[in-house]
Amino acid sequence: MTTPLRLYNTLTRTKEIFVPLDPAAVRMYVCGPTVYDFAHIGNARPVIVFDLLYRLLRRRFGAEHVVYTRNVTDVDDKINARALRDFPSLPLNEAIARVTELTERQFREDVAALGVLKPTSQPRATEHIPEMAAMIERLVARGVAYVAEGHVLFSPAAMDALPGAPRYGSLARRSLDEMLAGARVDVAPYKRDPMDFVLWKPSKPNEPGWPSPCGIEVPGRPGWHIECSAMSMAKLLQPFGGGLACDDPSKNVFDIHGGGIDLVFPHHENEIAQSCCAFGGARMANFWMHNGFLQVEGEKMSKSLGNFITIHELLRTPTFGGRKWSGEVLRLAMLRTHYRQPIDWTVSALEEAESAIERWYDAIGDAGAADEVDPAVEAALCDDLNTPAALAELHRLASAAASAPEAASVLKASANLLGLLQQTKSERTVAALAEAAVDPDVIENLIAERTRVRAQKNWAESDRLRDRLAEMGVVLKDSKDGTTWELKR
RNA sequence: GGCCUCGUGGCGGAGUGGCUACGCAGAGGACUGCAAAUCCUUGCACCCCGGUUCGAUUCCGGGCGAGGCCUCCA
Repeated sequence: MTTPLRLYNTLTRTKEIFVPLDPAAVRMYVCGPTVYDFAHIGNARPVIVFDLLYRLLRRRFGAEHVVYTRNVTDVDDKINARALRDFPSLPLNEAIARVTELTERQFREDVAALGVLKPTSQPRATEHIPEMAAMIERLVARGVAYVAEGHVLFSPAAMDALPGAPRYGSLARRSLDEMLAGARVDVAPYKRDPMDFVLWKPSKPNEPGWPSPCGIEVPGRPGWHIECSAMSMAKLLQPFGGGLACDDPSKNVFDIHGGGIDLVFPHHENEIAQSCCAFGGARMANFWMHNGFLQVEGEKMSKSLGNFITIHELLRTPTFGGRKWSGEVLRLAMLRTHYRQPIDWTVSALEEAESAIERWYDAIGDAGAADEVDPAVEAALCDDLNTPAALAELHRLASAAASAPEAASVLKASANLLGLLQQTKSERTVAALAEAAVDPDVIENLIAERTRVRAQKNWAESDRLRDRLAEMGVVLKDSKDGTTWELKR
């Protein structure tokens, strides 16, 4: 039998064997970007990590049996601020539309370059306001939320009195008392309790606004947390017989919810509170998975430190390490570290990743992918996505490929499961030549000339030609069988 | 202050109660006009102190150190 898939569940803080609720529809939700600025490299981590999990789930349950939703948050204070800054002459709503459209398109381009598959659905928050309003109405009806000064607030204290609901704080493993003790939350006057959080708030006159729930007269907009509860319901519950209309709490659960570890509290805790209280369930998702934090050269990434790196600039501009990097190198650099560990984003890590990629392309040449992936690679990934162990296996396969040609095909198939080595060596070379705008005939002619003068033992001229090729980014490899070349940026 | 992670060789980074992780860098060798690339060989480790055990890097307790969250954040 195949290895069981084991995943670390933040709910239980243990690795558990993953059994889907419905093998014909394995459902995963991951918190996507808030579209107000270029995505940074830290944003790329969950995107890559859960893309890998998506690929693994598709392999194990069948591509058509996995439903993956990654949302886009397009209503948020930061977006409004950005719109005012970037498009001051436009009406605010138009400016906001410009910001979210541009940023979302950029995000999609960036992550596509990282070899990330398109999720099954990518809902935008603004497309699901009615579901949010309906959930909020329900929460008020059930006595865990209340209206105050045009706001609707959720009350964790009331939730704890609701039969069947999980205890608030069970994901983050902290009690209400503990949270109050160290509370630094600012206490708005309309809150009954400092821990209460916003489900809905009134919009300022020129801000985007939607008809408010609960009889509130003025237009408003949703709080951040309710967006994910509503979008996951719309995409992962309602189409499968769950959601607001369903009285069977067992239908109102999906399989996996993912995101960055910094979202555990309060975002995911609050999502659980909202969804479970609205639907009467004990769980929102069976598995909660969180990727570790990313640092840059040993320091927390922040705009003030000046080490804020966007995916876009890594791919397109020679800033980090003074050069551009391929999406595939970025992806491998991300997967070198287990997803739950902190990762330090460094130039030397990218250089190491690049040399591995090149060695592997040399190993696979133009071989096609084998039908089956290496069992050790799959076993490593099935052990809570142990990518470092999987990559060690790819290194072994690459060594084996020198003497056993079939290993090249297995290497390719195995790397493909990680979203790597999707091209052939030839395709990659052609692409590199096009990117560098170098004519291969010119290279071949120079090499032929060098071979000629070498035969005459004219080393000075030979070395001059080699240097000239090096300036074009062409690295020569002399061997008994002649000279071959490769393009290095 | 509260909660939660983590501490492995020069660096990155898995894992395990007793058996080589792996990669990069280093050293030696092969190959080469010289290099580069490649191949072969190879040195280097488990924060500190107790405890459990025949045996702990691995389990338990304490200490020290690093990071994250508690406020927008992947």
